[in-house]
Amino acid sequence: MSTTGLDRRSRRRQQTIDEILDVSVALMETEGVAALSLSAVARQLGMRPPSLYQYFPSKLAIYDALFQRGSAQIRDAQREARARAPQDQELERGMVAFSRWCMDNQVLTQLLFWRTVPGFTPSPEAFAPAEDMVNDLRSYLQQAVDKGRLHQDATSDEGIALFTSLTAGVLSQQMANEPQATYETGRYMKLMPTVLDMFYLHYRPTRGKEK
Amino acid sequence: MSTTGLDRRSRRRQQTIDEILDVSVALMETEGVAALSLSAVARQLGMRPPSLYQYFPSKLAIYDALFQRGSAQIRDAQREARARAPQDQELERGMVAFSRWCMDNQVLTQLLFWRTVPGFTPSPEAFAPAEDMVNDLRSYLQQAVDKGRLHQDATSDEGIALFTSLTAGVLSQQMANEPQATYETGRYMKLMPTVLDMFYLHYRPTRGKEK
DNA sequence: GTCTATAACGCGATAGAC
DNA sequence: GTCTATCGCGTTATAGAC
Repeated sequence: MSTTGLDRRSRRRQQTIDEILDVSVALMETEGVAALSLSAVARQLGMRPPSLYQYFPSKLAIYDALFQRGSAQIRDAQREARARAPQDQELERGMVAFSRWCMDNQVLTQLLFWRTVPGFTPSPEAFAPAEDMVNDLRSYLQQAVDKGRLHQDATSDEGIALFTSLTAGVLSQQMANEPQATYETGRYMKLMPTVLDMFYLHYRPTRGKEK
Repeated sequence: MSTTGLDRRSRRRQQTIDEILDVSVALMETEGVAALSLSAVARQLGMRPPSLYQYFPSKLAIYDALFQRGSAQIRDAQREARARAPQDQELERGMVAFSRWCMDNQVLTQLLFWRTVPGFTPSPEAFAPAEDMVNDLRSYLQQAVDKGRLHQDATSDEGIALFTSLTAGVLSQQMANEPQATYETGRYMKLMPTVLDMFYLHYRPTRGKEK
């Protein structure tokens, strides 16, 4: 039993796991997030439903794996966009990357931000990347504070809640009312830069006292 | 067969319909919106599942009736709050009434604003009150414009989209992250007045050009 | 050990006959 | 209003193939 044999086997196993997740997302796109059917997944893969249990202990475990995958992806999409961003545009570029990813991955977005699947709550491991996202946001807001572009209050819990509410609002309106649109064509998505401006205006550095 | 007999029968029928809807909401509260089970509804009412089909042709028809009920209720809640509001506070009071209703009726709110039930789309009749809501909003924004409290652009499609995005954002963050809270205690709900201020600031009448 | 299959249980939505 | 029946679901048990 060579080590390459073990590698090959576990590589093949990982490949199957990825296929299950991909097929699940595809089915949820057409049937609805809460309507995922393991039988349908198995059919697509040429398996019988019980075989799926070799890879996931339950249907909720598939949702959890998708949550983890999604939260890591959207965190990284923002990180990469910010890393490439010109000076002082990290917040905006991160927001654009966030929006674009959400529109391109609406099934995962529903899972991440709406939590409407009966009985499903993300495990701590699956949730960790989502916490990274908030911490990233806070540190970039702090940078803007340090440069005198935002009031200190912007990094408070209220500031974070306001920032995420503004983006979540545009996003949820877009997804509920025009789900077939893209980031570029969405009627609501056009408001993303607007609400960022509003945030900067609300937490402007020191033209009088805040609040 | 007297007419009062007919009345009594149809009144009894309407009563059963209302009971079915009430029980459905209660079950969705504990099990999840998409997990509504007709068998469970029937059990609660001391019926057999097929009997429900005397009142609703399908499970989706129950969702549709709930959508209609909900959209009419939330429209009326706002109308009553605005009718009681002091001069120039109609917008704010309507927004508060909206928020409070949503937190008190989260199941219906999910149905109305997230549309995550597989296969369900509201019928035109069920959707009509939701359209009233937007028209109401536009007319109160127009009043504020007429009084010089808002820029004319606030009543544009973009203005309406911005207003609804701001409120939907606070709401969706609250429901996703702290669903057990009330309007009074919610960490995000506290931002409702804030985002209204931001809207007024963004569409301030004429301190320089808009946008 | 690893993967897959078949059989079976209990539950659900729904159609039709009574 | 009911009972019966069909179908699909998630899941478990179990047994055979690689």
